[in-house]
Order: sequence, then structure tokens, then C-alpha cells
Amino acid sequence: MEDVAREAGVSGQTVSRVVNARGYVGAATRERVEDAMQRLGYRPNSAARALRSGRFRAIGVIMFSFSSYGNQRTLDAIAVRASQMGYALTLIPVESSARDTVAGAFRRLEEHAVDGIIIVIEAHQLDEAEVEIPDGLPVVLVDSNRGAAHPFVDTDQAQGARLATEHLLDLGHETVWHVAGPAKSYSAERRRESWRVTLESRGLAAPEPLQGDWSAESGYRAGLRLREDDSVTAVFAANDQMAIGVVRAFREAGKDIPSDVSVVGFDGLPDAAQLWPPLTTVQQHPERVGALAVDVLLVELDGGERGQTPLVGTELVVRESTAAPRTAR
Amino acid sequence: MEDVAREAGVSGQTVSRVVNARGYVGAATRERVEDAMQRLGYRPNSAARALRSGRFRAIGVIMFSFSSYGNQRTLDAIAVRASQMGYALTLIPVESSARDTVAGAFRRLEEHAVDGIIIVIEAHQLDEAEVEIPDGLPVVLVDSNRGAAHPFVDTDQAQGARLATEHLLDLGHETVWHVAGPAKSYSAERRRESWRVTLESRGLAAPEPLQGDWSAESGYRAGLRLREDDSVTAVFAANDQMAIGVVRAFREAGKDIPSDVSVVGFDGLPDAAQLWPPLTTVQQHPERVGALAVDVLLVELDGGERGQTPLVGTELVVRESTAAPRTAR
DNA sequence: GCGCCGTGTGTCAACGTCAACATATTCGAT
DNA sequence: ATCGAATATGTTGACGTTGACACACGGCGC
Repeated sequence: MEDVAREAGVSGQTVSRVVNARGYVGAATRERVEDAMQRLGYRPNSAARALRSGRFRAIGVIMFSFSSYGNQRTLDAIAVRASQMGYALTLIPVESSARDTVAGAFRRLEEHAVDGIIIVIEAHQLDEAEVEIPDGLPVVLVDSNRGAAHPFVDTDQAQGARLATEHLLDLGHETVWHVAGPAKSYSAERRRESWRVTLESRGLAAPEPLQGDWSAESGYRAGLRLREDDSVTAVFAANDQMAIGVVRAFREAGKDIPSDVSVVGFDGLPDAAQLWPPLTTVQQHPERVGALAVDVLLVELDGGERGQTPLVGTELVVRESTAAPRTAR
Repeated sequence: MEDVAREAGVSGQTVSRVVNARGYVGAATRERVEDAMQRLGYRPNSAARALRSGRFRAIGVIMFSFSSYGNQRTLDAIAVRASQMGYALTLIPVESSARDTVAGAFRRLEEHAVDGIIIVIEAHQLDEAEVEIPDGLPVVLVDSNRGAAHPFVDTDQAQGARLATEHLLDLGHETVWHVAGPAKSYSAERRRESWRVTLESRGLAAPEPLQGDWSAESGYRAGLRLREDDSVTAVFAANDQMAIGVVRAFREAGKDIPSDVSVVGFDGLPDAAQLWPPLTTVQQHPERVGALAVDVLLVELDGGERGQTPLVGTELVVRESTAAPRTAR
């Protein structure tokens, strides 16, 4: 900066003013300074800036490594929005499962140069890790609603699950079976509860849900059990991957999708349309969730008051994996 | 830090020595200082550290937003390894396609507080963006080999494509058709060339490859054309997603996989095993690529000499989407 | 003609840390 | 007893930036 100042024949302070467009600077002077910056390839030193201002213009994101497709997309959206707003994104990975690693991540985090944090971890797993979120640092939670201590943003899981369940019922199926996500996931829990409530609101008893873990393989295992029961004609899987496994299990047993059994997924994976048959699914919008998370965090950073954040809606995308049951035809 | 020093009855410098475990510190003193740090919840200020040392202990990753599954996994691995090595990860997203955005990302980058950069963008796209990589900053390229200006790490694309092609030929297929990735992708190009060379080394002429764009939808379009030709019995798709689309196209036309047509993918998507039929594919190891990229960058940072980095190998995973052709049975 | 305000620019200090140097103490070897 | 090396701690200044303050100039209203 000193070099630029000398080159332009001004003081360092004036250079600072030009860079930050703050205060009064004469037009001619500004030009000279900008010229000098250009010639010398000057870049402000962010460390010094941060030291002086106490702000880093950086957002930390804590996320499990090897995360789901949806979370990856959310991260992506967070990165894009943060960058648009002039913030850098610092990624703090947590290696799944190992408890002390989780705590360690938060400790590491405190040393990191961030102004605020977005946590993209399902809340039950958070609880399990007995992690205390450092205070003094604004935090936004995604995909969970751990108390009201911090604002959170999320997909409207309940609405999506209702759409899926009602679609199958409206086609004429007598009931809908459910392959749920892992017990410790809030998303899974909310999808399952919404499915149950939707059935009950139509006066139907919900069959015992099968337990999966989000993986296609677990969906396959659930499908192996479902295909034993000939009364099963409609299955709502808590995500697309498990739906893929369910489809495989039925197909292997010679049952056709959708003429014997209808299957609905949840997520809206881009390739779901190209599966065979194309999968009916609940389209999520992780990119909206991510952008919203950044916006909410920035409001927190500016000390804005905390409003209730709306959930992000979903849409049902009807494809060829669902149809009316034989009996209704 | 001053507070800690006062609390422990020592100077700031001694606190610094305790924190960095550098120089001589008496055992009793160290304990007092550590105690004080604990009590006051002291965390060193990374901005001041960076300002003083000129090192940020941070690595920047430049990546297209909405990236492929493989790149996402690579990012993940980079994050984990960087964190293990005590480095923070700053993610700099580039919104696909918009040229000036790409250049902008690099400009932004220069202001960012990173010691080195890992670029996870296919090289042809890099070229297209006419981006100049800022010098003075160590750079490692992933998934590309743009000249020898910077070290690069990558999957051994050629080996993987050879495995896939040979597998189909060894089953008895007369030739192998190819659904290639986008023209501007190095990976796609190398897979295609290796497929061609493998065929030619067996004295076979390579049929005209079909052009896809990695998406399942483009695979489906390619499949629509392939299914018109009854001589097609074996297809090697340049990634799993396109393979999914190819399978769908044949299935829709009443052709069975694998009894009528064998299909091989490339990537090793975790769900490929649960597709119907389970997909034969070339298993990549993006996590190894990511970790390797960090290791190579750290060597660069330490001014180490640049060796040739080995490519990361792949394995063929044979599943049920491939079988001998009817004629050979 | 006087003071005041708006504009344009410079000086200084401080942000938190750590390398370099200075100082003090202990201990073993001569 | 003396010296030097090893150990232990304190003092100072600088990293690059910017907020606070000071200063200088011209124009305006009275």
C-alpha cells in the first residue's frame, strides 16, 4: 500500500479511501491512485484488514464429510450466495460418526477466521455429539431445528411427505407403505410423521414403517421385505436412493413398477427422471435453502432482529413409477 | 493475550511461546499459562497471526458450482485432508459457463487469504475461460493437465476406459460402442481415446462415438439412437449417469439388459449397485485424488521439489449389466 | 471581511501476534 | 572462583490497514 501511495504521490490513507470508496477523494487523485494500483498489482491484505476491523468477511460451514446429495447442493448454493455477497466460505468438515472428531471440529472452528457459521448437520446427530456451539458467533442451522437458540432454515419436509402420500392415495391405493430414513435424522422423522398424519387424516391406519438409512442398499433390503406381502401396492420412500433400491427389489421378484406397485421417492435427484421407470418424486430445492441460510446469517451478522424463517416448499413431480392399482382400474 | 499474560503473571511473549510450543518455557510457568488460557477461554487471533507470519494456513479450492458427483467427493476429501493437516479450506465457487464470472473468481481469489490453490475444473473449460492463474501462489490442478506449469493429480482415465472396453470384448462382443462425455472435457477425451486405442489394439475399428454431456438425459438420447441399430450389443458410457440413460432407452424398446445389450458405466456411484440391473462400472477413487492433491500442494508450499505425481488407479466392478452376447452363447 | 461548512488530504495510533534481541538465572566444566 | 552454555523470561517493534483527528482550502451568507 505504501508503494502505491508513493507511486501516486499521496498518503496511505488516501489509498485506503480509494479502495474502500469511503470519505472524500478528488476525482483526479482517485484516478492516479487507481492507476498506481493497477500498475503495481496491488491487492489489499485481508489479514491486516481483518485484524483492524475485527471482521473477516468469511462464513464457516460445518458439514459432515461424505454428505448427502442434497447437502452437497446446499453447500454449493451457500458458496455461491456467500460469494455474491462478498463473503468467503470456509468449509469445516466433520468426519462422520467419530464423536471426538465432531467436538474437535468445533474447537478448530473457534480458531478459524469466520464471522458466522452455518451448520448443515441433522440435529439429532448434533445432539449426539454433545457439541456446544460457541457463543458470540452467529449461527444458522440447516436441516434441523435444535431448539430456538439459533435460527434455522429447512425444506418443508412435512408438506413434501403429504404431497407424496396424497398422490398415492388419490390414485386409489388403499394405503401407503413407508420406507423411512435413519432414526436419528430430523428430516426422516418429519417425513415419517407427516406420512402417518396424512394417512390418519383419511381414516387409515399407518402400516409399520420400514427403517432405512438413506442408502439405496437399505431401500433394497426394505423392498425385499415389502415384496413378500402381496397387499403392498404403494410405497413412499423417504428419499430417491432408497426408492431405487425398493424398485430393484420388486423388479427382481418379477413385479412390475408401476402396474403392480407404485413407488414415490423424495429429493428430486436430477437422474430420477432417467431411471427406468422414471421416478415420481418430491422435488426439493436445496439451492434455495442454501441461499436462504446465507441471507439469514447475514441478517444475524448485522445484528438484525430475528424473524421466523419460512420453510422452503417442495413440488411433487409425477413420473411413470406411479399408477392406479389394478383393483381400481 | 494480554489478559492471559496478566492472569498468569507473565509477559505476552511467554504466552505466545506456550501456544506455539516454541522456545524455552518453565514447566510451572507453562502450567500457569495454560490454566489462564483455559479460564479466560483464550483463542489466538488468526488474523493477527496471518498478518505477522504472512501465512494463512488456508487452502483455496476453485470449483464449478453444481459440480459432478466425483468432484464433490474430491472436494470432500480435500476438506478432510486439509483439516487433518491443520489447514482451513476456503471454497471459491465458479458459476458454470458465464465466462466473466470465471475470471472474476480468480480476481476474487487473489484477495482471499490463502496460501495455495487447488483447482478442480476440467482443463478445457479452464482454457476457455482464458484465465491466468495468479503467480506467486502455488497451484495444483485436479482433473486436468494444463501444460506442465503446475503439478496435477488425476484419476487414471485411460486405464479405467481400457478395463471397461476389454471387459466387454473379453465377454465375446464383436465391438464396443461408446457414449462420450462433453467435447471440452479432458476426462471425456481421455476415456474416449483409450476406448478407441483399446479397440484398435485388437484390430477392431472403433464405431463413431456418440456425444453426451455427462447427464443421464444425454445418455438417454444416445441410447435412443443406439437402439435403432440391432448390431449394438455392448455400450461403454463415459459415466454412470449416462449409462443409466442408455439402459432406460433400451429397456423402453423392449430390449433386455444384459441379455440383449451389455452396458458399462464409469465412476462407481454408490447407488450403481442398486440399479436394476446393478451396473457394471469402473470404480474411481475421488477421495484418494483429493487427499493426494492436498499432499502435493503442501509439498509445493514447503518449497519442496516437484516430482511426477502418479495417477490414481481404478478398478472394474463387474455386476449384472454385462454378459456375453447371444451369439457367443 | 469574518466565520462556518463542505471538501480533500495527511498524521498518528492501534488492532494481536511473534521474531529478534536483551536480560536474568542456573549449572557444569575448567 | 570464573566462564560459557543452556535455560527461562521480558521488551520492543513491525506486519498492513483504517478510524479518529488535524489541517488546508475555497465558497457562501451575513
